[in-house]
Amino acid sequence: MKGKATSIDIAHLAGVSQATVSRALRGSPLVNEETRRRIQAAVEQLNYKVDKNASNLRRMYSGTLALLLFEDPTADESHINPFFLSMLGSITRACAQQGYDLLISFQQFSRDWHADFADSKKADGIILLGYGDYLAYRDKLEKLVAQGTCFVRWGAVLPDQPGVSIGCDNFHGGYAIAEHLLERGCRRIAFLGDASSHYPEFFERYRGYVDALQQAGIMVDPDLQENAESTERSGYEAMYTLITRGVGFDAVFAASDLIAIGALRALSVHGLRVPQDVALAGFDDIAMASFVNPPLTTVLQDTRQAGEVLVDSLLKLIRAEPVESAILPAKLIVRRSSLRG
Amino acid sequence: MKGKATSIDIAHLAGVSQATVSRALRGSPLVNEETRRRIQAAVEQLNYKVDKNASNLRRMYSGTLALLLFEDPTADESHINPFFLSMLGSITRACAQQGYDLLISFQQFSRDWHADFADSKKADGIILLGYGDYLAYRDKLEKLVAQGTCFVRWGAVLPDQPGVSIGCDNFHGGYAIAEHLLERGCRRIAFLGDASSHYPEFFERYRGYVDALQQAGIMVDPDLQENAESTERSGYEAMYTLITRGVGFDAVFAASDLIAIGALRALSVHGLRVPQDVALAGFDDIAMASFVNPPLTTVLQDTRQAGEVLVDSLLKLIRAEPVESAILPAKLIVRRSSLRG
DNA sequence: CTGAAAGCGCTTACAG
DNA sequence: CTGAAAGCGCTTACAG
Repeated sequence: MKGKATSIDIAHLAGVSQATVSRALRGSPLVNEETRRRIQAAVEQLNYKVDKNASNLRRMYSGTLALLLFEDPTADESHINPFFLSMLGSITRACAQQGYDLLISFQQFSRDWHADFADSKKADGIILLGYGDYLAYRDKLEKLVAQGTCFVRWGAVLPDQPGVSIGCDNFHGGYAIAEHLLERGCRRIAFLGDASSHYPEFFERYRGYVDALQQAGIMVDPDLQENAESTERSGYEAMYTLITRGVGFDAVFAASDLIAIGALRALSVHGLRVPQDVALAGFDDIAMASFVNPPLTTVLQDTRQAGEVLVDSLLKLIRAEPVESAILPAKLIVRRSSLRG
Repeated sequence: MKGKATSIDIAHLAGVSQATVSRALRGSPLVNEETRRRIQAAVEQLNYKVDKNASNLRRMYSGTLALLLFEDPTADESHINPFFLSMLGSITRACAQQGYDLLISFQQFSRDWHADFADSKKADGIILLGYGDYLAYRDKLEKLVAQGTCFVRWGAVLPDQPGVSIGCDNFHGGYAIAEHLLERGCRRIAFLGDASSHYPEFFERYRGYVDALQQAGIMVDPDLQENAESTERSGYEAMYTLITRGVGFDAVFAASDLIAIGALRALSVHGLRVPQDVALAGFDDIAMASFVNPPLTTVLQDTRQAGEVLVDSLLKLIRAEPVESAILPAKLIVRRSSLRG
């Protein structure tokens, strides 16, 4: 008995054919209870496990999903956006619940990643997660669709997108933040984050913000918007730029918590107090948001629900069931950073 | 051309045998350059990818590592310890760099997880990560060793442990914290965290702390130690217990940052200021540590290096090369939470 | 440098 | 309910 046991070893030991072993192990009803018991005993005795490679090859199925996490190559290699880390955790759990394994891969946004996993049969489907230039991204999505690869992506849900997207309600999240800041008496609300179709999630948040201002009869001042990607450093720099520009503002809506945390540092460096001098809000509700000082008002994206919906949708796709893109609710979380006065 | 292309399709298209296609794709030197080019062209034309299941079955190798992350079932399901999340990120990167895929699985600590992945040939080796009762854990490690499964674990490095362990220098980390607090004039230093052989990582930190106190000629007061597991809630409760116990203390060394953050909240609830009334330090240097108020003095565990060493060691094990357990350096990070006076 | 052939360990019609 | 047999898509001695 050298090397791992195979189903043939089990067959010998249990005194049946190898085919019967396979049937018993796959739970076929066509197996006598007594036979099944003998096989089970042999399996335990030899500590046998079905070889997944052989099984998958034969069944043309892998029982595995792949998660591709992209990052902009500019991002600091050693720190992953905590929001995605949290998504990763919930996706892992959701997969485990459904009996699927999860293969994880980090991808440079620029690389030619489309569907390595699915094409090489290592995964039955792919979950796409990450920020990056959507317009560059779109091509790859179309290629995936053309290849018939099963995939779902986390991101903005817009009309005419290739494939299935799941995202949170960025528009209403942005709206809720702006509305809240307006209610607190803010009138000059800056927006920190890219606001173009290259970054549709941020753009939706921006559109919500614009909409709330307009509802309140307030002019949107383009000088109050400053591009930033979702890192603390970029948030710091954007805030710094805005401060030195010398435009007046009484509130800052950062398109992500990481940006907000960077902005908080820049404000503090310049002697501006939050929330007394400037109200501040972020987006995502990462764990850190409640620990910074002051605790950060933000919008909760429910990563647990998101993970479940992503996995469920992907499994439906794999089973060729109909699947729609879906927008998940966003929830305003008010903390001290926005409570002026 | 229905379904995915196979190597036979490529062979037809390139006018060679299937065996030659396989050789060309595996980079065998035994293939004519011109032939290789023709095959490459066919591969691209049909968007062919080697079927990993077939390839792995034949080669008896998977090109995949598995990461098992356990958690105590008591831990809040929706939040994973950020330290492990960070490790996960760095392990993923290290795997990618070595050309391996990473399969991830969360495990209840209590379950019978030993080596499912390796036994079913889905992974060539396993990385074990997580907290939990070491004494319960040990049995399973021994089983793994007995089965000949390749694995490395993150944790305390002690004599006579089954298998290969990689861990940070918990003893000297704990020593450094205590020494630092003593230098700041603290004399009554509480320790928050389990201090028994059930949790050897915490225990090593505790031993470092005890050693530093003894070096300084200070009695170790058992009333100043309170058990806690690595969660914010547990830290809060332990701190609360200690405060209501009414023993005097001028510093708190929490066995992890999460515990420290919980303790910080409890101290604040009781009107004790950090660092003016009580100096506070944690362990791990999770991202949050620098964002709490005041920023937390702690010990940095270099997760990037840890991930690399774990993956390198595991790959060596798989290649049957000699591997030793290793202790990685810990580094004191002084921030405001410990700076009294 | 290339091809024909065996075989990795399963699963599943097919025949009984 | 069970067995004999084909075959999933590769890789790799073996022979040339």
